[in-house]
Amino acid sequence: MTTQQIVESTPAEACCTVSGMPVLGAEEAQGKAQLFKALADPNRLRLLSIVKAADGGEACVCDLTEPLDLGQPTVSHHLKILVDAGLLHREKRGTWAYYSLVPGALERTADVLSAL
Amino acid sequence: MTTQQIVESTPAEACCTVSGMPVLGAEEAQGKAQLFKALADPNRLRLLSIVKAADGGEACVCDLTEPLDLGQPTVSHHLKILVDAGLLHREKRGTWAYYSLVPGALERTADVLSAL
DNA sequence: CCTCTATATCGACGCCTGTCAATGTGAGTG
DNA sequence: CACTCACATTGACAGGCGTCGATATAGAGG
Repeated sequence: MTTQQIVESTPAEACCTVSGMPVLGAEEAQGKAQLFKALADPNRLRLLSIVKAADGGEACVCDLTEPLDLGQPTVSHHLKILVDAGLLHREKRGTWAYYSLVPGALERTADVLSAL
Repeated sequence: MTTQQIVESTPAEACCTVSGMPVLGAEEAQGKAQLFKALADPNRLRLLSIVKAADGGEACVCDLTEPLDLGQPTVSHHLKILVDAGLLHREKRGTWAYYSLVPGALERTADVLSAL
């Protein structure tokens, strides 16, 4: 019953009287930055490129280790980051793990830039 | 240093495809990764957002320090990174420095993803 | 001239990240 | 069951990056 409406509190936020100014919020920026962080490494960009150009749209780790001239654990590390970012899909068949592009993931990421 | 615009340049091209593999080359990946590195920070994303939404499409440092809750040297540091990446334009008028979006820079960056 | 304001630069600190060597796991094979 | 192969995980190290305080520069004004 006590009117706890916070009608005009606006904590420390203080959108500084910018009526109709949809600037990026702190948490929103945090999430989007993490997405770009996944793309902010040359080896990860090359991984995406190789997977995209691979036959059938998928590639296993053994095919990705050589062209990058990196150790196998390092490649697995980068692949995990790309999977966690929602850019790659992992499917284990038998002994091998096949990685493929998540459909539309790159396009959606590109849209984030236009929607800034 | 190393202030070269990464967006829109496409230098040398090097015509890699060494063994008929149309994947991203190492140097090319390095440059594009540096572009995404400029976007891989929440505060820099918010800076771009604020500048884009600002009146007249430009804002000075004093307008950017408050909403980010960061020190002035830190904001200048981030702005320099965005300018070096070719995303922001800096124009000094009198005592103030006005930053504005480079036209088409975000769109060209988005195209890099589709062209992976 | 001097001072004040707005911005850039420098130096240092702590955290995050990319890399590798070593090891763990789990499926296939003899 | 023992062994091997493909991949993931761990621990450790070096380098990069974000942040701040202090300082430098440059323009406006008295």
